[in-house]
Amino acid sequence: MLESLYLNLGQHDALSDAEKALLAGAMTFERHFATGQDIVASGARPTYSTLILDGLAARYKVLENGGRQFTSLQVSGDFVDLHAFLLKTMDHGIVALSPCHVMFADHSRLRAITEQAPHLTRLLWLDTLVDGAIHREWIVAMGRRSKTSHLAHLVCELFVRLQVVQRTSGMSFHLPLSQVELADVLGLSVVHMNRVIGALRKVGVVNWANHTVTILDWHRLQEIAEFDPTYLSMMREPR
Amino acid sequence: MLESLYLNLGQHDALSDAEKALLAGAMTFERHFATGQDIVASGARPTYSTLILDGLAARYKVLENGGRQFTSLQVSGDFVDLHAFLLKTMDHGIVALSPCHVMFADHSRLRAITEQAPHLTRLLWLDTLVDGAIHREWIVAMGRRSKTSHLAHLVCELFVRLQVVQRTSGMSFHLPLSQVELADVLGLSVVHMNRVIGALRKVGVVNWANHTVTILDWHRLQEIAEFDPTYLSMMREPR
DNA sequence: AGCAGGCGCTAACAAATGTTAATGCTTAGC
DNA sequence: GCTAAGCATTAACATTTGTTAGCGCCTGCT
Repeated sequence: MLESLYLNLGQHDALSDAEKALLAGAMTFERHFATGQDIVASGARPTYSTLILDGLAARYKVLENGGRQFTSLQVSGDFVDLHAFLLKTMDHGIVALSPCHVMFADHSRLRAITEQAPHLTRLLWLDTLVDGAIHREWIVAMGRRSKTSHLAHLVCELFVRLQVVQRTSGMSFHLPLSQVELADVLGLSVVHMNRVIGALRKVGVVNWANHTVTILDWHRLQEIAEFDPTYLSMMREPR
Repeated sequence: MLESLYLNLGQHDALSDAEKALLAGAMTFERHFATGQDIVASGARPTYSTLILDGLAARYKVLENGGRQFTSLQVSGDFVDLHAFLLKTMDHGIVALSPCHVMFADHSRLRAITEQAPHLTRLLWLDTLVDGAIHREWIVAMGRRSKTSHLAHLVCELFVRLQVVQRTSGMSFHLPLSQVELADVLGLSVVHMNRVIGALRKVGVVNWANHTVTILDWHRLQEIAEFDPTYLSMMREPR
């Protein structure tokens, strides 16, 4: 049941059976969330962290003028709020962008891991560091890439991340995001978002229909995006 | 000598003398960097993490078209690359934006801390989590705030962070950033950066001259920025 | 003293992006 | 079967942001 988590953490360094058992032991109950439901509310002080077994979720903030900005996308195998284990107070909300099957890891048991399992602790820490690396890449994309390049970069990133947890099929993956939601990822108006998707389609590197993205020319897509997966730390090495 | 680090880490939770000693014990030699010098190069695999004792530095990435984007600003008391302890490979560079006095913490000794000092480990982890929280706030600012609001938010954030490590004087602080550099923070052209600074000045909430920012109306500045310091986790509580 | 370069600033114009509105398609609910 | 709502798409127009160029003020260098 925790396969996607093991794949996610295990991509960076070997994960022993004992460590897998510790992770499993930290889990409490599971739950389903419907599309659009809040998984964690902004301002909350959860006593557990939420792992996505299957589904797509996003962190977001809403401004006074009603504008919404997603700050990350979380896929199967991701903890959506592992940071809340130490940050304590959620400064943003987390919403399900597809039906989500999740499981909750108790903070007291995560704390026990930090007391007794240093290597596993480092791997969990690393998981949040990769989060940060992704944030930085998004900042670069928002600040200095063309919008087409930004979108291309997002497609590259999602494809690679989904591949790690075996949620791709060939060069395709399911991306259940409306253009409104996508606009809240890139920080654009819906109208312009539509233009940008059109532009990427026109180049012919992706096929994008029915919430399914198919990469037709990975090499050129990567080129447009200037995508370098280093920041995802997918090298398996001692940590 | 490590006062700023103690102030930084200690703002989130009590830091014992034993923990301070462990931190001090992790330090090796110190060094000075001149303005504009690279402190860490992109692609490097450092065996130590760099602490800023005094000065201002920034993480950045450069794109093929020459565009540069800063992804964070690091002040006194910040580790600029604590994440490299586990990420191993730097996916970005770090540059000194002012003369920087730094000290290096050996990764092997940081690792020893994770093996023997769980609470201190959590505080170091937390430090990188706050980094991530700041990244998220930047993403929101870049995507959904007006440029004036973005700049106002940056001023609020820097003021609060500098206050923690006692680098403010009254409502003023030193900000040795040229408009070119500031533009690379907000993701703007220099010309537009100049317009935005002008706009903020015109509102009369800040005085900005000679690399010194003075906040004239904190309340209104905070309003323009919609600044809510929750994300900085400045509450001292058990972690 | 004289010069080159970095910096802050402005103007004029070009390009990117947002806003408002409208169309047709699909789907959920009645 | 009908209707309302959400979604993708486009057009026309407004606003924001970028580009290129130039000016004046410094500072460091010779």
